[in-house]
Amino acid sequence: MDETRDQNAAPAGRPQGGIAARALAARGGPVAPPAADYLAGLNPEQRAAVETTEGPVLVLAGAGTGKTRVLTTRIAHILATRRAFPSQILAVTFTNKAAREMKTRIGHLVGGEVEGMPWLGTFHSIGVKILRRHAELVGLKSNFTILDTDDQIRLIKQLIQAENLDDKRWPARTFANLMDGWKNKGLTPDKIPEGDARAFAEGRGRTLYRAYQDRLVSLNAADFGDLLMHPIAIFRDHPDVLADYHRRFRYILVDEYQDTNVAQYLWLRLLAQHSPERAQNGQEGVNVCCVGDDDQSIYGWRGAEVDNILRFERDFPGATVIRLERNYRSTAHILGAAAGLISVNQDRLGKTLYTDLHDPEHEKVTVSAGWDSEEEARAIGEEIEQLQRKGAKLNDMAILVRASFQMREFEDRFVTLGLNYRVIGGPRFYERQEIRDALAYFRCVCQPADDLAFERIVNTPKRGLGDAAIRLLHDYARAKGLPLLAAAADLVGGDELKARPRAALAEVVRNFERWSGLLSTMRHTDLGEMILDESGYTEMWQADRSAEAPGRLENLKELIRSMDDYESLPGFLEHIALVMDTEQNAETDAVSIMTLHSAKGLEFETVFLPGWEEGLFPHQRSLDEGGRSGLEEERRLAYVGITRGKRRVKIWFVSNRRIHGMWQSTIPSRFLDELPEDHVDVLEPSTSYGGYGAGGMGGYGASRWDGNAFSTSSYGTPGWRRAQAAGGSGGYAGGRGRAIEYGEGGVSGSDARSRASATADKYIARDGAAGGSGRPDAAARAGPDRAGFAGRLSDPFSDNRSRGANQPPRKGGGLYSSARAGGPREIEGTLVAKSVADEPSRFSAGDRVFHIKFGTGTVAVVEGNKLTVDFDRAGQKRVLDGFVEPA
DNA sequence: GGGCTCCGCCTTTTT
DNA sequence: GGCGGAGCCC
Repeated sequence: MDETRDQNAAPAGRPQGGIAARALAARGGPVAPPAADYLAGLNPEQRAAVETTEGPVLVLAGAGTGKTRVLTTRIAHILATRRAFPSQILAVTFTNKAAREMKTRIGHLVGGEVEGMPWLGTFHSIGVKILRRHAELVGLKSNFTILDTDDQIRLIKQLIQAENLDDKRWPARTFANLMDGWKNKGLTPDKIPEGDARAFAEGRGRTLYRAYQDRLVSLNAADFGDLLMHPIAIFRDHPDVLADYHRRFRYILVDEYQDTNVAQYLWLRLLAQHSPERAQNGQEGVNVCCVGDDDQSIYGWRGAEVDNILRFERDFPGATVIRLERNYRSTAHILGAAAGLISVNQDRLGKTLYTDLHDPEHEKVTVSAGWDSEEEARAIGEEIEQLQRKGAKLNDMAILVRASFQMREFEDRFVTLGLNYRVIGGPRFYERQEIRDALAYFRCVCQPADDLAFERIVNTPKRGLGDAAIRLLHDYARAKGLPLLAAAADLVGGDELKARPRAALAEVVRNFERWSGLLSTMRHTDLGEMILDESGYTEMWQADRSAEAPGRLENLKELIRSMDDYESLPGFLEHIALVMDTEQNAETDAVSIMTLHSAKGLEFETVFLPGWEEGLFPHQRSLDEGGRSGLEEERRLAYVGITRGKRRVKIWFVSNRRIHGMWQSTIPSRFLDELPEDHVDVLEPSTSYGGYGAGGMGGYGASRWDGNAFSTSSYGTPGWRRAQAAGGSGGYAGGRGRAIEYGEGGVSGSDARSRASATADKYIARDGAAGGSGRPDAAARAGPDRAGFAGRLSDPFSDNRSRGANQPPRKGGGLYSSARAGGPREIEGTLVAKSVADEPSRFSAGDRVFHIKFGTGTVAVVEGNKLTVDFDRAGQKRVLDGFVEPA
């Protein structure tokens, strides 16, 4: 790399224009005019990133360093200095949200004329655009449909059945994921690794993939992966087409470059790389600018390759690398906490964020403990209300969770409190059943050959077209080589079908013919409404007396309303195939609830980060499947979470969480240990103190969280010490953590049902025993913080009474603590024994055992037929004794 | 052909 | 604990 152009060094200090101006001057182009308004307020690095328009540029932009600002200003700059027309700029983002935001921000900068930026969009939307122009080159027509996941699964299922494979043993969903992985890597059926091909469906993975692609062509359809795969194939096989795009795109910008997968990378490289032909013509390579942050790479599971960012300089020799490290968003404490955490990762380019926001008044990042997820939600709800009373806006607060199931608890709580909230990225509008059904009708009208859509609604609402009739239709269509709707039109003229289904099908055919005929004359919103009414679909939901029906009708109305924003029915369908989200109105003041993934790129004054527990965050599956890199990705996710906060970051963890409807005792996340103490406060619980599951802390070597090292002041608060003490006195060997299942007698899901009655008994008994928890002495020996628990019992607002079956174990009186620690609550101990110990185990503590997945280990605890085993390599796990054998 | 019940799997993240 | 799918019965 050219040293003088490295990072902070060069362009910044030069007279304005820098490399860009020089490059232009060299070409005889106009030199950029003196600093325009839009450049004001940029720091030197940002300005360099904006003004270095020529040649490849990599901007390593840390969290909150003004990345979007740089990108948008850069585009504005290119436009303002007339280096290119809007249509000559390709700007790619990852999400629709980012694309939208960029559009509006450029609009503000250049004065509202971004309508002319036709090539600003997501990888997928731009992929569609390209594919529509050259569809015939890959065997499609330009009006091809884009399959949603639903269609895709149904189609794969048909193929699996056609191969006479057991679709239970080889689930369509699994294959869809597999194929998605291949497409993310840019692999066509003949390119997939032999091992992959063999692993699925008795070695027929490749055959299936091929059959699937063939089927898509015959359906004139493309799936999401194809929106990248097809353009790549077109560029590769048709140099003339590629050359055309090379001429067109003078500037390429890519946002979130760290999240690009191999396919996107290939796509981009084809478009952006300096080609010999261009060099001969004396043209420069395309001016490509990629912006990203390796520390925020959180989509590895989806095929993203951080490697892309790491090898940028190799791919684009002579690249300028600019680091944005000055953070404008967060306080020094927040940055410090985030920096400490992320520094544990080994695979990183390394950036050091700094800020001018130093103020002794600033709060440290807080860590709070709760007893269970319900308490977590309640306490966070209270904190939010407190902040609100002090004048804070709900819009400035967000709760960022690891997994979407965590959202529910907050929603429930906020509904009770009457606290406004909005869920972002939750169950999406266009993925709802009624919306998909309606869209299937519209698709059939616009595209009579859309068999997947037709299948979806042919008997919805019920028309008496059952399996028999549909199978006949399928066979007929296949025999004649016709789409289903056309086949149906044929079939109703004959007598193959019985009278009733024939009449029903005939009506369907007539309807679609009529609707299609109206497509060009009728207003599309009216037509949409008419289709839903005439098909009986609206009526179906009106007749439905279930609780959701009114909501569904409301959604359908909303769908029709939203069509108004589009020119035509096909135009609308195109939009929704790609943009599966609906804009959220920020009008009302509301707390945002979303996953950490969807929070990337956002910022809030106050950020709550609940659920920092091993197994949830870092997520067990990432650890199991991703190993160290999986863990590092989780850590980056934590980093993303912390760096969303501007003033306040509040982390929570609890001792008991319900996962799959079963209560599990949890241990604090290792990430908590990695937060630098100087920037963290461990809080006294604001409500009743939520201790730990007996003995459930640490587990990852010496940890502040298991009483070995809490000597510093921030971790020396009374609450903290108490937590330590409680953890240490749990009476459990080693104080190591593990996941213990509560609820259904602590059994695995499969036989939970058979225990329903035992569970009920147990809880009835436990309610009785709960009174005993109030006895200070008894409770004192049983588990953490009984004072808090006693306090709660006497709290008239406590909802203890209403606990039904499968509630979490109560504090200090948990099933686990009494059984484990041999606490004083005999009643519960007995009940536990009854519900858990159906069969005595063959093993006892100290035995060496072997498990097929976890390897060898030592039995730590035996509870009936369930063992807690310290595996030599896999750590501590709970297993049923049937799954291990003596080692 | 429709509706009911039971079973199994699931819940990481998304264009 | 909740949902979808399959199978059974009417």
